[in-house]
Order: sequence, then C-alpha cells, then structure tokens
Amino acid sequence: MTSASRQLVDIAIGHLRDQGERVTKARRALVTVLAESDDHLSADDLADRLAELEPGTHRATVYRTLESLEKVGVVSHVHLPHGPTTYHLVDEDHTHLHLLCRSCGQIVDAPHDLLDDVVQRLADSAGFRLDPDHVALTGWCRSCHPDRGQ
Amino acid sequence: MTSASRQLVDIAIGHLRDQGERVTKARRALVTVLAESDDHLSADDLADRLAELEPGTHRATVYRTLESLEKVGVVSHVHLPHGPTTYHLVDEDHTHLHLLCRSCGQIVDAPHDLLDDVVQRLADSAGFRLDPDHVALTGWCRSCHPDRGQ
DNA sequence: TCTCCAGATGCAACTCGGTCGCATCTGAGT
DNA sequence: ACTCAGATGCGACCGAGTTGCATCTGGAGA
Repeated sequence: MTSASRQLVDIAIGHLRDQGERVTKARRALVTVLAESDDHLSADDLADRLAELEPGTHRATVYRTLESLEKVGVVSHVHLPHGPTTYHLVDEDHTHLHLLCRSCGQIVDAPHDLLDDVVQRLADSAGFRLDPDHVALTGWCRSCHPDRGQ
Repeated sequence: MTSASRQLVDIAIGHLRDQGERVTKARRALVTVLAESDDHLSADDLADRLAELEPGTHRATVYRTLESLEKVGVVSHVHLPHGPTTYHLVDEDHTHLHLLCRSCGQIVDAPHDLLDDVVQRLADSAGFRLDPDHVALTGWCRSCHPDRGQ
C-alpha cells in the first residue's frame, strides 16, 4: 500500500467517524481496496479483491457498505450502459467523465469540464441541475468508429 | 389507431421488407404498439401492451423483435440509470435527449442539439464519435433540486 | 475493562432485466 | 401447395442487486 493510498484511506475513514458512522473491518477494507484501484471496478470486482484483505465478506455487505460510503460522500458510482455499475473514491483532484465505446467496450476518459457549458445552459433554460459524471456517455472510440453503429 | 401512427407503422414495415426481414405478426404488432406510445416504454411495458394486440407473445420474442427492429434502424433504445432500458421508434423529426431526475425519477426532455458542441469537441480532440442520445443524463429537476444529491 | 445495544454483517432466498437452447411454427419465394 | 431459413414459444438460466432475519460487533457509557 502506497503512502498516497494510505492517506486516502485515512481521510475516508475520518469522514466516516465525523458523520457518526461505524468504522468496521469491512468498511476499512473496502476503502483500502478502492484506494488502491483504478475507478472502473464493479461491486463483484471489489468483492473479489476484498476476499484477500477481509475473507468471508459477503456480496450483500459489499453493496450495503458501498451505499454507506456513498451516503457520507467518500464513494461515488458511475453507470456504464450494458455493464455493471462501477465505484470509486471521491477525489476532487482527479475527476473526469467517462466515455464508453459501443464497439470495443473500452472506457475513454474525458476532461471533467467537458459539459460545463451544457450544465450552465440546462440550469438556465430548464432549471435542471445536471450531474455530468453519473453516467458514462457512449459512442465510438478512435480505433472503432464505423460509419454506422450497432 | 390514428392516421399518423398508421403511417409510422407502414414506414417501419417498409424498412423491414426493404432489408429482407420477415414481416411477422409479432413484429407488426410491436411496431404498432411503439407507434401509439410515448418513447419511455420498457420491454416489459411493451409486452403488457402487446398482450392485447397479439396475445401469447413471449418476453423473449419481445427482446428479439426489438433487436431485429434496431438492426434495420426503425427502433432505438435509451438507457435509464437505475431503471430498465426504454425503446422508441426512430423518428428524425422528434428526436430529443433525456434527462432523468435522481430524486423523483421524472424524465425531462432536452433539445436534441444540446450536446452538438460537445460532440464536435470530442471528435476533434479525442477522435471519439459521441452518440448523445443513447443514455439519459442525470441530475435534479426544477422541482427537486436539493443542495446535495443522493 | 466490562456491559450493552444500535447498527453492521452473513446468509439465503428473492426480484428484475435480459439471454439462450431447443423444439415447433410460419412467412414468403418457388 | 411445398419448402425451409428464420421467427416464435417455452423454460431454464444468468448477472446485478435487494431483502428479511438471525447473529455479531464497534464504541459509548458505567
């Protein structure tokens, strides 16, 4: 475990305590797994990695723990069309949007401010507060883009 | 059945024939249901409505028929995060994007050209061809928007 | 350090959206 | 009318996520 990820874990655990949430083995282990991973892991991926750190952790616990961590704002999830939801630690410094290639399934990162104009326009015109990074947008990546998609 | 929807059905059935696809009872019935519906129906919703027009149509047939109709370009689907996929007839004149409220679940329509700039920028910068209406974007609608989301 | 209990966990059964293999049926070309 | 590739009905299956309930435990208070 790198010092960077140890620090992420400490911060996240701190948030849990601050909000009166219990710091259990499962929660600490899950945060640790998240801190050491990239941000495209499904609940099942997390359960697999958790099997080493905290064996016997049940799938249902993974889902419930993720829910708790989201509630206190240390975790967030992204929906991938045609695929499982992925989870990641909230990290203001490294936010980015996700683009999913409909052909090869590759996830391409996009700058976090890509939709800033759209957010502004929707707020002004429809009073809709857009949450730009909660779903992956889809399309075709450079190496795939066909004339006509699936 | 209105004359407008009858016309949509005829056009769609024409596309099927043109592309050498069979015109079966289930396909005709499903196109008819789609032509008479708004565009936020799940496969199960469609199966329910199909029960009147063409009783005994199996769920699996609904999925397979939707797939065939998509292949010939008369149907398209939109993913709603936290909900089932919805299907609609392709209709160039009435395209729009979908915004899903994370609080009340309401679907808000947005102008189809909302993401045109983004499409252009992504194409230029990343070679990614964005398909702007394949997933619903999420956020909070005018009557919900809280200070902090779920 | 011990006690206690709200809240977290393990487990199994369940839901829901979607897919698949296979036997049967049918649209449409001859 | 005959034929058969392709469409359908059916049921079993799958993956993702949820729920009810019994048991366990973190951490606050004595």
